[in-house]
Amino acid sequence: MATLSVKELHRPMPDPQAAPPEKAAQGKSRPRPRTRIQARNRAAILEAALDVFSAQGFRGATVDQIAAAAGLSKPNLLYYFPSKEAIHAALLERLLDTWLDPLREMDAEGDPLDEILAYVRRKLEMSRAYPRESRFFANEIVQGAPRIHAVLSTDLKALVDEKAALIQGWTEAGRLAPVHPHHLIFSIWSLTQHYADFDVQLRAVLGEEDPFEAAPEFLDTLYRRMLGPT
Amino acid sequence: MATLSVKELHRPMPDPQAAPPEKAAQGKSRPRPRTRIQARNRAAILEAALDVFSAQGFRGATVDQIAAAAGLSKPNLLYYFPSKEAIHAALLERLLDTWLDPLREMDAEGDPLDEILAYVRRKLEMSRAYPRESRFFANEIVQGAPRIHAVLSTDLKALVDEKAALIQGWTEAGRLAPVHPHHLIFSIWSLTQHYADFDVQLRAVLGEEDPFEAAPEFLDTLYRRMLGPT
DNA sequence: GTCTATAGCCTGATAGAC
DNA sequence: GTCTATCAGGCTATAGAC
Repeated sequence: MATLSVKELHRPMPDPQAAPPEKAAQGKSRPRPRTRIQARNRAAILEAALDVFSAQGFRGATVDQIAAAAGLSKPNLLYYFPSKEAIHAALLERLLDTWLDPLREMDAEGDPLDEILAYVRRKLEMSRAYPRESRFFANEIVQGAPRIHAVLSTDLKALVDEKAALIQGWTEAGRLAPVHPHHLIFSIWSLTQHYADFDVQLRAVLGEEDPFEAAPEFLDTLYRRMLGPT
Repeated sequence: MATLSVKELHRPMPDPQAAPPEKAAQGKSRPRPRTRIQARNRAAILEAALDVFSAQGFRGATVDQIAAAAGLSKPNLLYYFPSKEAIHAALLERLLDTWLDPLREMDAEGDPLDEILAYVRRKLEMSRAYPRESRFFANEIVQGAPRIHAVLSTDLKALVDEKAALIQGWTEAGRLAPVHPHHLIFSIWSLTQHYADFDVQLRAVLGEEDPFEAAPEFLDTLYRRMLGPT
């Protein structure tokens, strides 16, 4: 396989709402673009906004930067989205589902250790392939999550509580070494997202070596030793 | 012991340069305040700047916010520091040494597992007592470390390489389970700083429970299982 | 040392021609 | 749908009185 370009490696995540364009106009709360040009420009704006928000944070980003990166004038961008807030909200909504999918896929029917190791692998792959998305959320949360706190304490909490109960059941059945289930999930977020969010620091320390080279085996070993049979 | 107030819990870290006020004027590259008022105002500015930079990032922070938090007018603040950049640089210089001290204290003469567990405890305690400092660095690095990249690839790299070699020696002597030494250090940064940087998310998910309640035992267990004798 | 006033630029958002 | 022109407010930094 040929080496992927940086552009391809950092492709945007698939848009879960992009699939059925015909049914778009029917009863959706969010209006969908009606023309090819609108669809292309909206996509270009969100792609550019991901670049800028992930690199600068909400406050640090400017509408001008996003417009320039999208190849549009500032007023033209504001024809598609009414405000900077609206761009951020649309991007957040588009990314959130995909961002939480790796955890949703954890399967109660699978082997406990395998399920957790697979979750770790999926999350690390997200950090490698979608580092901008990781930094988009990191910027928001480090600065107090003013725009997404409601989602965290409802949807995210519900999902994590469900999966923590699953893990708790596994440990009580003696199928995993005993562990605080919520903190186990936090540790997976932390360890995997660190490779995206602090990438520049890891590369500064490692020099030539790519942080993602040794990361999969390191994390696999860590969780095997922590959770597996002695 | 009486409950500490939030103010006391989030006290600023000790200033490593504050100790000998008499020798300040002699040949230092950075001029030190000469009067009590100057010392107090400079300290108040740096304290306020830590509040604002850690919550908003460099671009998101404004000189007005810092001045208001320090109880000064904006021009008066700019009498003490020539620019917003200068405030950030002074704060960075003041925090960096203390921030890296926990790693420096890792002792080649101690018991390997004890030394690593003690490092984890010190780092977690830093996240608990100095979350603003953690978020100050997190903001900077997530956004590409434009103002501290040089320090990372020189001073930080040298320190980490030294300690990684120490860990490598321990594993080769059979005193630790084999592990990639650099990634082990990265994992400690990641897991401990996560409790400061993503605090709002952890609290949103946990509800009433304080994230720092179960964290010490969780991390202790994790590293014992990962590195200790089977 | 500290203030008020303000210069001069940047930023989000709008008006209106085409 | 897209543009140029522009407004109103926010921003860093400075001038100059006291």
